[in-house]
Amino acid sequence: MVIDPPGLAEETASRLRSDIIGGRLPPGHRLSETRLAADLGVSRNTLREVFRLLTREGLLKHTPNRGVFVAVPSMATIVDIYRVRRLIEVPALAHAWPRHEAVALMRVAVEKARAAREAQDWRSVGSANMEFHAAIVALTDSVRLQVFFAQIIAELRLAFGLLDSPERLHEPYIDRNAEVLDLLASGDQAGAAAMMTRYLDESERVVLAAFARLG
Amino acid sequence: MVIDPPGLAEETASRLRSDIIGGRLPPGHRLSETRLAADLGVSRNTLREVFRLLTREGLLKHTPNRGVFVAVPSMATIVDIYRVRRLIEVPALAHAWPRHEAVALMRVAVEKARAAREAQDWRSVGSANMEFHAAIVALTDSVRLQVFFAQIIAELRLAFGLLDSPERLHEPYIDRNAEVLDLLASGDQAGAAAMMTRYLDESERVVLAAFARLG
DNA sequence: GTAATTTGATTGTTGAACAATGCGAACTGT
DNA sequence: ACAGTTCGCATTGTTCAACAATCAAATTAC
Repeated sequence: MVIDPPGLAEETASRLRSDIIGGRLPPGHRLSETRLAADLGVSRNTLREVFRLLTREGLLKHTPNRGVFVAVPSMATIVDIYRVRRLIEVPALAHAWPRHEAVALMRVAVEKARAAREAQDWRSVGSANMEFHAAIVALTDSVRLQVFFAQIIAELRLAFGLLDSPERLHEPYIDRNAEVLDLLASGDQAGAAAMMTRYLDESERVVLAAFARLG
Repeated sequence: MVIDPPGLAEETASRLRSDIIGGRLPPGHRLSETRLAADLGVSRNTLREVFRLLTREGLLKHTPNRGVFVAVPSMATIVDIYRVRRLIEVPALAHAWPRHEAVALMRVAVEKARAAREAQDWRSVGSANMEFHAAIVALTDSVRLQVFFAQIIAELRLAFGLLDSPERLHEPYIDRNAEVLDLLASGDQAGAAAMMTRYLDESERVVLAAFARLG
C-alpha cells in the first residue's frame, strides 16, 4: 500500500508534479477528479487538496465548474518567466560572495551537464542546466526566493516539454554556464552578471522562436 | 467578460487571511479544524483546502498530526524577507521606465499614506506603505513577481502585528516614499534605487531592533 | 439550419464515519 | 511524594456517500 508519513497530499502532489513536468500529462489535458483519484489511489477530497497546491504553483489551471487542466504555457508565460529570471539571477550574481557555498553547487551542475552531454542524454542536460540556475539563486541565501524560483523552473520545464529538439535548446549553454562560473569564482561578479544578461536574452529569443514555430 | 465566482474556498481563504494579518488570530494560535469550520460556516473538507492555500503562502504552519497554527515570524523570517525586498525592489526601480503606469499607483499610495497620517490612522498608513512597495514591483510588469511579492508583504504584515508602536514603524517612511517617487518620476532611476537600498537597510534595522525588544 | 430544451456527466460542498496519532490524566511501584 | 508507564480521549488524516449546481452535448422543435 501507500506510504503515509509526510502527508498523503504532499506525496501525491510530488507524484503529479513529476508526471506533469515529465510530459506524461500533456499541457491542456483535463484532469477528472474521480478518475485521477482512482488512478492515484487517493480519495477525491485529498486530490482536491493536491489540486490547490499545484494550481498555486502554476502547473495546473483551475476553471470553476469546469475542472482542472494542465497549464498551457503561452508566449506571455515565457516572457514573464524570463523577466523574473533576469530580475533575480542577474542581481544574485552581481552581489554574490565568490566563495559562497552555492558556488560548489554551480560547479557540480556544470559537471553533470557535461557528463550528460557525453551520454547524449539531453533530458538530463536540461535538468543539470536548471540545477545550475537554481544554484545561482541559492547565492542569495533566501529560502523564499529559492522556493519561488523552483516554481518558476517547474513552469519553464513544462513549457520546454512542448518544444522538440532539446539539444538545440540546452547544448549551447553548457559551456556558457562554465564561463559564468569561472567569472564569478575569479571575483568578477559584474562580468558574470553581464554575461548572464546576454545569456538570458538569447535563450529567451530561442525559446520564443521555437514557440512561434508551433503556433 | 464575466468574472468567475470566487469559489467558497478562495473566499474563505481571503477571510482567514485578513483575520490573520489583521491580528484577530495571533501568531502561534492553534486553529482547530472542527471549531473553525463551524465558526466560518464551511465544512471541514473545504477548510482543509483553505489551510493548504495559506500554508503555502507562509501565513500558516502545518505540523503533521498536530494541526495548523498561525505562523510565528522570527528574526530569520525578517532577515529573509528584507533580503527578498532588496533583491527585487531595487532592480525594479533601477530598470523602471519613468512613465510606467505603475508610477501613478505609487503616487496614489503616497497620497493615501499622507491622508492617513493626517487622521492619525497608523494602520492605514501601514497599508498605504505596503501598497507603495507593491506598486514598485508592478514596475516590472511581471505577474509572477507581483503575486510572489504580495505573499511577502502578507508575511511582513503578520510580523508587524507582533510589534507595538506602529507609528515609529511607518511614519518616517512616508516622506521617503515621496522622495523615491520624485526621483523616479524625474528620470533618476539610479538615485531612486540607491535611496531604496538605504531605506530598506534602515527599515530592517528598526524592525529587528523592535523584535529583539520582544525576545 | 438554428434556437431552445432535455439529458448526462462533472464539479462543488457537505456530513458522517473510522483509523492513526499525540497529549494529558490516572495509575503503578518504590 | 515522585518518576515512569498505561490508558482514555480529543484531534487530525483520510475515505466514502450523497446531493445541489453547473456545464457540454444530444435532442427536439421551429
